[in-house]
Amino acid sequence: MIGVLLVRDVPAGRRSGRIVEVEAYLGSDDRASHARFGKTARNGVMSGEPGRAYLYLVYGMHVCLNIVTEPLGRPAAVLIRAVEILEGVGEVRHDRARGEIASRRAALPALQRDAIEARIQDLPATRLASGPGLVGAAFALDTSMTGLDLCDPASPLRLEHLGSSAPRVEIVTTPRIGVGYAGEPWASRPLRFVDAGSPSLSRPLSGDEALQRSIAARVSGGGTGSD
DNA sequence: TTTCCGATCCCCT
DNA sequence: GGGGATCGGAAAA
Repeated sequence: MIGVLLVRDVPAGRRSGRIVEVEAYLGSDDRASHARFGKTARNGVMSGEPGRAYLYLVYGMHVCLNIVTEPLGRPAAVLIRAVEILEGVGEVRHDRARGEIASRRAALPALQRDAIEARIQDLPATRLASGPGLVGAAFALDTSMTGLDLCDPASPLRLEHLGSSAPRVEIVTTPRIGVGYAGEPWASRPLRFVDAGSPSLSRPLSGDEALQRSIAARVSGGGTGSD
C-alpha cells in the first residue's frame, strides 16, 4: 500500500494523498491487534471482505483508518499511519483547524481561534497528515465509514494507483508504534512499513533504520548509494 | 531536544 | 472499572 493514493470525495471537492506509512495487524494471535478479543461489535468488519474500511476511535478523540487485508474469516488489517497530501491542501488545512477548535471543551476567544488557524496555515503541507489521528482529521473521517469498499472506484473513500507519476519508494520496516502493551514478540516485530524518503512520516527513522534504507537502495540498484 | 501530561469516550473484561 | 494502534503544548534538561 506504500505509494498508493488515498482519495476522498467531499461535497467541496476531491482530496488525496500518497500513503507513506502503514502498520500490519495480523490476526487473533497478534496481541497488539483489536482481533485479539475475538470477533466483537467493533472489530467485526476485520474478519469480513478484504478491501473494506475499518475505522475506530482511539483515546476518545482520534479516528484511525484501517484496510481489511485477508480473506473472509481471517481478521487482519493495515493501519494507515501517514499520508502526503497531494490534492486539496487548502481544504485539509481548513478541516484540521476547524476540528481542533471544535475539540476544545469551552468556546475559545477569537484570539485563540486565530492562533490555531495561523499555526495550521504555517504547517508545511508535508505535515498535514503525518500521523494516524491526523490522517483522520485531514480526510474528515468518522467511524460510520466503516465497511466502505476502498477498492470501488465509486466509493467516496477509496484507493487509486498513482501511475507513471509515482515516485520510486524505498520501503523500510520498523517495530510498530505504541503497542508496548502487547508484549514480545509482538511489540518488536517489524510490522511498520514506511517510504524511507518521505518527509511526512509520523516519526523519523532511527540511525539503524536509516542504514537499512541505504542497504535497500544499494540492493535495488538505484541511486548513488551516497545519500 | 526530550519528557510529561491532559483531553476524552467507548470498548472490553 | 481500566486503559488505549494519539496529539500538541508545557515543562524540564
